[in-house]
Amino acid sequence: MSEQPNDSKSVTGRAFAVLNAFDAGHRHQTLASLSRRSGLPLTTTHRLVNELVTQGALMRTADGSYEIGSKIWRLGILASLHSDLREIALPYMEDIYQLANDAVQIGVLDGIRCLIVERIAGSRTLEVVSKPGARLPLHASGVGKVLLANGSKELQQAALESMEKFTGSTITDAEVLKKQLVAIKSQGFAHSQEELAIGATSLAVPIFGYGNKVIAALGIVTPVANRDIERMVSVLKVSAAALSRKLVINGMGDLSQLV
Amino acid sequence: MSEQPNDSKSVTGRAFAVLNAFDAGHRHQTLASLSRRSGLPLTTTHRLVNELVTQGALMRTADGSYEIGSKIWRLGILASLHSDLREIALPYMEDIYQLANDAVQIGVLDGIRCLIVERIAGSRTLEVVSKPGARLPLHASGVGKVLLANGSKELQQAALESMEKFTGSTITDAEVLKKQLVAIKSQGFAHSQEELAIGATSLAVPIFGYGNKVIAALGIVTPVANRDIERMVSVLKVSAAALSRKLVINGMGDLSQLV
DNA sequence: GAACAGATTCCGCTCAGCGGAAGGGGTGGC
DNA sequence: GCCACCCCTTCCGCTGAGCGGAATCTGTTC
Repeated sequence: MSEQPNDSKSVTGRAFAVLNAFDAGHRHQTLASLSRRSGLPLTTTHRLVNELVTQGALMRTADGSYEIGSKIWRLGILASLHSDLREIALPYMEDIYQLANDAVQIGVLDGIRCLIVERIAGSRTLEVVSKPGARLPLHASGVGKVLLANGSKELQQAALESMEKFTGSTITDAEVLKKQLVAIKSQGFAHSQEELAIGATSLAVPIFGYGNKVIAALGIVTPVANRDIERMVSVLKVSAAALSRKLVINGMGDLSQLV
Repeated sequence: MSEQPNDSKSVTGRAFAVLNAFDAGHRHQTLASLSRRSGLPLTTTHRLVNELVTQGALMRTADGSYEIGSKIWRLGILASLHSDLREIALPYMEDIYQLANDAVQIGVLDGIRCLIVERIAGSRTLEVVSKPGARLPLHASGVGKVLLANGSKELQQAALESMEKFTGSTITDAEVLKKQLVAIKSQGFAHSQEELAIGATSLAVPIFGYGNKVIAALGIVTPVANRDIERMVSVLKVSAAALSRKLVINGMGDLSQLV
């Protein structure tokens, strides 16, 4: 889904083609790189970039390359994903962190990925790949599995067809995963052991919205060595129940259009 | 500074005029409202908004109004303010939160305001005004005072000329504030007692970058009733020292161009 | 010092963007 | 019921903002 090269004829389309050239792996880029990645002629890119800089959407760094400007950041935090979901979830995530001292994350479904909306971590937590904005694979992460297990038949179909292998433990056999998904749905939590990154275990539980529909997943990432999975699952479940209630009360029981 | 109505003739200028019509107090807007606030003709706004929606920059909600879309959010978290400063500061803020259980915030100078870059809060902390993206007045907040006390003569000049009154305790006498600023600079921390909001005390300390220049302020917001200010200041100072070092090591010793 | 890659300036062509006008749809007033 | 009001949407002919190839400049590499 999506990810077409954006052949839009409109100026805004081109401007966003330039902005879209930025991602987590390409936060700083030269003019030429932006031109290449956006597919726009160099001159056109040059003009657009200059305009975006005057608008504050881009910034030119000391070394002459460009990065996303603070204007975009300031606009971005007005998005519901951040301003509503994050603001409501953060206190609950904080409570979990107090007990676990492990990275805590919350994610929603985005295509066939799990979009990490927020994550908190202290100085003693594992170095985790999944910063906010990251899009984790559904089959290899705790939060992803929760969303997948509670997702539609079509979603499962699509996800099971593209199971990339990340570590030796990553599940790539569709049948094995299907069995797991059934268990996850009935037990109410998912467990992923070094399936995305070596040394990291992740646990996750569903967040419910209107009509008990699963709208998000709440999880922690802990060292593999971790002692009591049982206890952590309980903590997650309690927090998830409270958060689910709070979201519904605040009219956020349907996040599906947010992404 | 800034905040001119953006009379730009360019399409990108107009597009951003529309986006700029959004702020913390106007997160959901109708087409007509966007037209009014951006100063663009209704028809033009209509066309631009449609284009922005197809780009994912805006979203249309169920009730027909518009809000910032997740595309902008995803781009925004790539900005250095978030991705670099926040990512580095968060673990230290988390540590402080563990000890204090009060809202913890970090801010940088933005014009004659203190831009809150990140804030964490649990379910038991005070309801605080200052979410990320908020721009607090320099004279009435802990973090603001720290930045002001360590700021240039011109900054102090400008800030002292516009001291809005928020509560009965807000300092509006320039001479009184000047004395405080001197004390703040020598003692290394600022204290604001119900000067911005009733019931809230805020404490803040400076974060140092290259050449011991103050580049940010780290603070907590705690109930006025709070017992040991002394201890909290110590905790803040220790964390601030560690964070300062870490920022310099990571090449973030100069944040001045980030905003 | 030649070759290359990136950044910038210039400029004439043209089509995307413009916005007034007109019309549709919903709500409240009396 | 009818009018008044406000918001949204569609239509369409004019025009200048945007376009991008070519040329130039700058810095780096071999």
